[in-house]
Amino acid sequence: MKEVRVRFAPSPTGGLHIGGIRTALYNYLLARQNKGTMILRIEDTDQGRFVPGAEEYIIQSLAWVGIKIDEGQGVGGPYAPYRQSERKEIYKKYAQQLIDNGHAYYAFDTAEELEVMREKLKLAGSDNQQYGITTRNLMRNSLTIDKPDVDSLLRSETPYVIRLKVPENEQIHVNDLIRGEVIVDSSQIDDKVLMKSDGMPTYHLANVVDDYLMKISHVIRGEEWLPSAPLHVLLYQFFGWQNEMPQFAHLPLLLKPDGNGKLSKRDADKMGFPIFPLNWTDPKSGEISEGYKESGYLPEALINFLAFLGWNPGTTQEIFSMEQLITAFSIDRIGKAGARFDIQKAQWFNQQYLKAKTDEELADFLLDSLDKEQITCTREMAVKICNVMKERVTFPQDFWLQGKFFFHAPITFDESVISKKWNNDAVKVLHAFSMEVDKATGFSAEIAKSLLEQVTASLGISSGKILQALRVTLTGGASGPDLMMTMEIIGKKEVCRRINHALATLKIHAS
RNA sequence: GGUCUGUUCGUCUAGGGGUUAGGACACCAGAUUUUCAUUCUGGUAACACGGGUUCGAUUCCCGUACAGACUACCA
Repeated sequence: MKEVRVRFAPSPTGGLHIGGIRTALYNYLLARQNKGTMILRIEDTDQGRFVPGAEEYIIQSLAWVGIKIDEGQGVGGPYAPYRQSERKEIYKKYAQQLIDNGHAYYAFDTAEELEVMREKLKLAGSDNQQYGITTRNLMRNSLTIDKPDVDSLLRSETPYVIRLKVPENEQIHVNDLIRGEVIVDSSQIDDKVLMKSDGMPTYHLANVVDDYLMKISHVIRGEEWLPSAPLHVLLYQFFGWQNEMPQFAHLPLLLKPDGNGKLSKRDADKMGFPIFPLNWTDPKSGEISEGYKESGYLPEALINFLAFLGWNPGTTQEIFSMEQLITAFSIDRIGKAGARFDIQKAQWFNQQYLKAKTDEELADFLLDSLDKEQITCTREMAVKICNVMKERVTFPQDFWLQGKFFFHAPITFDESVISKKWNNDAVKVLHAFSMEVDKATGFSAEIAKSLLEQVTASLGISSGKILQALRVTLTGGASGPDLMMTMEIIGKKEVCRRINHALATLKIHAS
């Protein structure tokens, strides 16, 4: 089998969509599994849509999720340059080759003329308003204009494009690794523009030429490319490269969580989940989109989640590291149908990966959050907090968000707990408990527990009845990690202070 | 409209001519827990429809419906 060389070829038109990450991932998995090469090529042939910063963003995003580029933009390689805008001359040469052997032609039609042609066809009730077999003879191109006139038009710098001359009555077979054989009649393919009037190639030409020159073995891309795959096959034939043609695999699409259609940034915004891997600021509008990273997703969790959207190992194993994915991956097990995007599953993966980390590792997250809040905390305490909280967090920032009470006395108290549990018994117990804690020589979860038992026993009140009240005085909330450990972490003095403060300010609601 | 692609629990999916159609997420219930969470146990829930082929079809074939993609001098 020939060397596996795959490419991820995004267009730098904005933030890198999460679906793009999945495409990159499948390419990467195939490359690694076969000791092949992962190539990053930037498809920036549309100068009108170029967005500054997008290319760097793509590179950083791939790096963050752990997809390493072996060759291409940012790392270099034997087939440089890897930015298509810098390969203009190459495409020009190949386009000329197509012209020379009659597979392409010059077209001088203006945008208005094209519009008129389409309108006419529409009015005539035609299904097919393409610039192609049936219409090319009616248009202004080198097929209808005499050669001397064409030459003078070219010399006079009249804007022109180069179009592919699609053959008549041909069945074009595309062999897709995921979908099998797809057959399309050439009448369905239009005379696609290969070279634009600004001298840049279109995707179709650039993609085929580059894949050939870069010796790409597999083209793994989204299903939205399936309709133009026959056109690409045609190009390989016209260039005489059919033996070097890569294998195609058109991936099922990532769909909106509700309803139908391709997952878009709009849906993500609406449902409140990220669409981009990292924070992305639109340079035009200044709009900031929060990324997966900044939202608290771990790259390994995101990758695991994405890998399972459209592929599965055929076993019941759910958790896969990148290494395991590389081993288990196979194109045969990629599904055909689009996959709805379910952020809940992503959260579950995140939780799994977070829980698998050591307290030490988790402490880094907490310390990080605290740093931003300008709160100092010893590493030892951070480790302890993470230990008691790790079973209840989904995101790294939850340690801080759900554990603020470790650092600040509560400002408000949960109303429902107060109204239900803040009664005479609770006040009695808490008052006595606070005094006992104050008197105690040492303090720990153990000590707190036995002191509380003593107090409740001597007052004849069951501890279950007042624990909620105790929690609310300490944390302000109705739920949280183990109360005794919480007290140990908060410390003796602060425990007394918070209880006494609550005792002094809260009115008895219940009896 | 045309072309292409697709359709198994709410979601991701396994499976495949004869199965109690399996797993995971989510949801619900029970157990554990000082609360919540975790964990454990259990539960609800699916082969789009209609024809064929066949002893038998969810599985194969053909239609229909529905959905999506594409239909640019965008990728």
